[in-house]
Amino acid sequence: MASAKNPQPKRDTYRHGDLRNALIEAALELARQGGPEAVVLRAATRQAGVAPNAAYRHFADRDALLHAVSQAAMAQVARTMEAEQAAVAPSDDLAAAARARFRAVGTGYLRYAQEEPGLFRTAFHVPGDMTHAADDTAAGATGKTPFELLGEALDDLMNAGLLAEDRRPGAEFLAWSAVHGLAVLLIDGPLRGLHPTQAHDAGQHVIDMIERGI
Amino acid sequence: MASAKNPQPKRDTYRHGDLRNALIEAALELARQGGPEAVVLRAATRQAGVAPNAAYRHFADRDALLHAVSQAAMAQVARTMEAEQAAVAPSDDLAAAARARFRAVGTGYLRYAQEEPGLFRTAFHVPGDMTHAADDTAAGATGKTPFELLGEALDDLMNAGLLAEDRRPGAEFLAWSAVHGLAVLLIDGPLRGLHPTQAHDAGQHVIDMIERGI
DNA sequence: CCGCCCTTGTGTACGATGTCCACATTCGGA
DNA sequence: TCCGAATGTGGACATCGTACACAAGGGCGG
Repeated sequence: MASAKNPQPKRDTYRHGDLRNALIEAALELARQGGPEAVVLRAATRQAGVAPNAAYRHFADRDALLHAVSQAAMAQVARTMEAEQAAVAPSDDLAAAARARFRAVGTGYLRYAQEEPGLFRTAFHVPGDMTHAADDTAAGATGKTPFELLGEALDDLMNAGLLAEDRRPGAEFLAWSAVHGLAVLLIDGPLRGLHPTQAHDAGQHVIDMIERGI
Repeated sequence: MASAKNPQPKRDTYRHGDLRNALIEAALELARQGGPEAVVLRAATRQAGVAPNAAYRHFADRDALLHAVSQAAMAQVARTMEAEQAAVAPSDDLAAAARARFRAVGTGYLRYAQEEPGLFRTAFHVPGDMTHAADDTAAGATGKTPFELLGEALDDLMNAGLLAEDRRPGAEFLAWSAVHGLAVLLIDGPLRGLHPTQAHDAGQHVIDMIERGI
């Protein structure tokens, strides 16, 4: 098998066949270890065993590649959230279930931030624009973006009577603010290097605050 | 006077006299428009009317310069917070005063984020490490860092009976998470470009949530 | 007052990066 | 079969961070 750290040995065919994906894959790995600034065009082409300029047949420029990586990372965030939700023990209590699903959204988000800090930072790094968080390619397995997952969880919360209707509008921004802020603190803020257990506790505290204050 | 956009005309003296500060000043301006990635060594030296390598007599490398800029920006955050606190109408009601001062911390923080997004992003961009938020050079006029200002506001809140003692520990991270998260949303998240008035409202909503949920 | 030396700036150079342009190779359809 | 469009290659350029050797000049001991 082709090593993951050496430049792809070589290619017998002139055409690569799947260069675009290969570049995204390579860039994804660069981002995993090193964040967005580590996504370097020439490094990605090197890894794909291709000349630097070949990249321009598939991406307008470095930013276009970075954006593709960002979307892929965002989709991973969504999948982590979905996985966290899928792991909640089923319950007959509708309200309790809605609440658990809501908390899972935040917990999954924070889990991803800690497990893949480089990719997490890449997901939310869009120079100049980042509305794309709600974009097509940013969706997870269920086809929903992180934002949509959060919105649904809030809707459920409201329908379960755990969130007053007049508090629902804009609630995603309150919740997102708090959780994302903690993620930043944990990744490269003063809370960096916290023991995973403590980090998890901190996350639950923040989610507690949200539930109380939303 | 020397123009602010042209490279410093020239220098008659061989020595610059205050190069270190001149570089920080120039870099600060670069960061103001363009954020941390816009802080480019050669550009700063150009502006100071000096050869690129001269910078290395005052900074170990680009990161050292960036760090200095970051600290300066952090100090500006502190000053903005202090200004916001100074602007609260004096009151006999101790509790109300403590509450107003607490809110001013968040409001000032958010105000700076919106007024100087480039510098704000630079302040909280420390590649690899950012504990420095609590550092010496990051202090404002009163000699306190943003973190210290927040901590004091929380102490006051507790002393005024507005925050249960058992909730005090770690409360700065809850508040900081929420406010910083919103700042990010406002700067380059989905809330970017929000009308200043609406942005202010959003800020007040987040602070409301914090007060309720903390 | 003079000469020395440490500090501060200069010049040149190197490797790396993003990107442009002209050219080569190949695939797929007319 | 042949030809154009798609895909890769090669070479070149500007810019950046930074290393190394050298120059200028200010301050201190004599």
